[in-house]
This record gives sequence, structure tokens and C-alpha cells, in this order.
Amino acid sequence: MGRPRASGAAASSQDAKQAVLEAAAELFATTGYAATSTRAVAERAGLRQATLYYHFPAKEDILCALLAETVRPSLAVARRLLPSRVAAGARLWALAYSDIRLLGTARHNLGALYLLPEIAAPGLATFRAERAELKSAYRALIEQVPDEVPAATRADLVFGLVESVTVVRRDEPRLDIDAYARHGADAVLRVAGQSAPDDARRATALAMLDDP
Amino acid sequence: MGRPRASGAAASSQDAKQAVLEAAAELFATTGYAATSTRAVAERAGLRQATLYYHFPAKEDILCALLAETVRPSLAVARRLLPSRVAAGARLWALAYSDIRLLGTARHNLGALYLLPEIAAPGLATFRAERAELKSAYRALIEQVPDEVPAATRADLVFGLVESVTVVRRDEPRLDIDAYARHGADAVLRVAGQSAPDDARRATALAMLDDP
DNA sequence: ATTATCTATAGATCTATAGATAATGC
DNA sequence: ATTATCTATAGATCTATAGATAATGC
Repeated sequence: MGRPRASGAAASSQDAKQAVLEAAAELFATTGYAATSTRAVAERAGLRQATLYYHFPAKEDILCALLAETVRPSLAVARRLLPSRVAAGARLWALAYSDIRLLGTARHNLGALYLLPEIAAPGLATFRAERAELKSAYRALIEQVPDEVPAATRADLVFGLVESVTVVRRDEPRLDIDAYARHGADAVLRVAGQSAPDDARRATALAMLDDP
Repeated sequence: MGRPRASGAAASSQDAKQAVLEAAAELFATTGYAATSTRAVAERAGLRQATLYYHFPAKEDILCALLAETVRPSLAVARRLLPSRVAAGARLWALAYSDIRLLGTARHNLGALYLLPEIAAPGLATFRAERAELKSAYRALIEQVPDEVPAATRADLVFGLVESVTVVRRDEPRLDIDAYARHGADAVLRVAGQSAPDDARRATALAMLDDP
């Protein structure tokens, strides 16, 4: 359907939308949002600049879609783990591991978008709320781990540690994400106030992620 | 000297340069580099847009100056602590504490610039090299703390934890930086593989920062 | 008729340069 | 004469809209 593209064959609307998101993901994450023109996004997606506006009302809506797609899987894991009766430390380890892995394997380091100043824009309130909910899930788990440091402070530190994988990944593109996620989750437990788990406990935590 | 400003009285060249850096610091940190126009910077500094170019050859040189001014004090502390014979754990605590405090109190959250995609620009190689040297100082100290996790990985985690204060500060402007830096440095030691120090050891580490 | 694209362009920027101007210093 | 500013503007964008066009579906 639709007029053929100037470059190459026509594709369905869904394909085009995906191609735009894919192109924007790479460009926004490496070059930044403001520094990436809609023309550059369209070119990489194989469309003309104006055609973007058939699929998205404005440039910001592309960013909004990418942010939502990146934070939601993490949030889904958090919502699933929170009500469980497994020990808080094991749940915290599992959440951190899952989150670091998601951020570390997201295509084109999409998580780097979390750190852009542009997320303060009014149109991205939904993303900010979801990220805040994720952070408060960390805090709820941390509150169940006794320690002298206030839980709010430990949550700030832990959340920063988790999200910093996006910066590490930018600096070292060859990073082994699986190993890094395991060590990162261990570090999260240490910061929260527990010693890192042994292999048996790690296995239990990992099983929790697969299991519904 | 010089023609009077359109807005208000004339000021010396040094004053104008400082005013530009001050204005750019705030705007770059809150709005981002690409999203901040030279006109916006000039307006806040009390100058006309074109006058910026009497003081800086290009927009990027303003960013470059701000980045240098922010990373250099941290680097100076690292260079001073590295050759000391004090226990590595105490030096690591002191470096992390000093660094978090510097990032946390830098005017207008300048450290947030570290996370912008723009720092990949060729013209900012000097900043990247200085930041890399700072990170390798962390790694050198961490190597002296025995742990099962590779030192390189612990350095990535620790460096991410330290720099994340800029994100926390953006989310929570009312943060108590002194308390946060103390807890953050404690957390760094935990991640590195040691238990957090008691008050006496903290006092020793703090003394090291004042002492030459 | 509907869909998905295109071409063309309005209108608003934005960075940097050219050259004039109004002070002070010698 | 030197300094630090100004006004004016070139030239290159950039986002979004208007309206045409080339397919498919009915």
C-alpha cells in the first residue's frame, strides 16, 4: 500500500515505523536528541524527512516511544518481583541483574537516553513517572535490608550504579554484558548492605526471573 | 576598555569571559549542549550573540573550557593521592569522597556534562584523556584491594557510582551533598571489596585531603 | 477510497564572519 | 592604537505543514 519510496521498494506502515525507531535509536543514543536532525533519522530509515510526520506527530514522540520501550521491560520485572515472598536480598539481586542486562543489551545503547537533559521535557512525563516507579521498587526492596545508611540514600546509589552500565558501555563497546551484570548485581547487594551471594543463591535468583 | 555593552555597563574582558562560562554552565547542564543556542548563552551573560566569538573561537571551546575546569580538580586530588603510602582502601575512600563532593557541589551541576553524547567530539579529546586518567587512578587503587571480581570491572562499577551523583543531583536538587559523599565513598569501598570504614578511619582519610 | 509516500516550502532558527563603533591608553 | 563591544547578515540548517502522487483495496 501507499506510494513507493524514492529509495527502494515500498514497505508496510508497521515496517516503516519500526525502521524509524531503529534509526532514531542509534542516532539519539550516539549523537544525542537535539543534535540529531529529523532528516538524518529519515535518511537512515530509507524515507524522506517529511514522511516521518505520517508516522509520528512530532520529533519528541519518537524519543518518547524509544524511552517507553526501554524502561517498560525493567518495570515489568520490578512489578513481578515486588509482591513475591522470596528474601528481599535475592529479589534485589535479581532485579539489578535483569535491569543491567536489559540496559546492557538494548539495541544501540538506548539506555543512554535516560541521561539526556531532554528527558526533562513536559512531553516525557510518562517516562519520568515509570523510571521513578522503577526506582521506588529498588527502594522498597532495599528498605527490607537492614543497614545504618538510610534506605533512600542506598536507593540513589544503587540506581546510579545500575544505570551507569550505559556509560560504561559507551566507553567500552566490547564489554561482556553477562559477566558485568552478575558483578554489578553483586555490587548492588554490597551497597545495599549484604554480602554478595554464592553461586547457589545466584541460581535461585536467576530462576525467579524466568519463572512467572 | 572597549565599547559599552548594549545592556548595562562595560566590564573587563576577564569578567565577560567568566560571565559567559557561568551562563553556559547553567544552560548546558540543564538543557544540554546542542539544545542551547549561542544566543541564549550570550543573553544570560549580558552580551550580544556575536560578542561570544571575541572571547571563544567557537561554541565547542566554551564546552571544552567548562569540562576542563570540572575534571581537573578531581584529577589533581588523584595525582596527589596515588603515590602516597597510606593504605589503598583509605586512599580510595578519600578519592571517592572528594570526587563526589566536587561533582555534587560544582556550580549548576556541571558534572552532568560528562554524560552528554557531545563529549565524543574530536575537539574534546583532552577532556576524555583527563577523565580516562582519573578512572585509571581509581583502578590502580582498586587493584590493591583483593577481591574475586576483576579490578577492571570493579573500577567500572566504582566510577559509575561516583559519577552518578550528577544524575541524583538532577533528580533531587535538595540533596545533602556532604552526607551523600560520605555514604557514597563508603559504598565505593564496599564495591571495591572492603567493609566501610569506621569514623576514625574516615577522619584519617579526610585529613589526607587537606594535607599536602 | 484509502494508504503511504513524495516534492516543495514556509518560517524560524542557528553559528560564525565582516565591518562599524565607542570607550580607554599612550 | 588598542580593546571590547556592537549591528547586520550570509549561508546553512531545522521542524513541520500543504498538497500532489502512486500504489492497493473495494
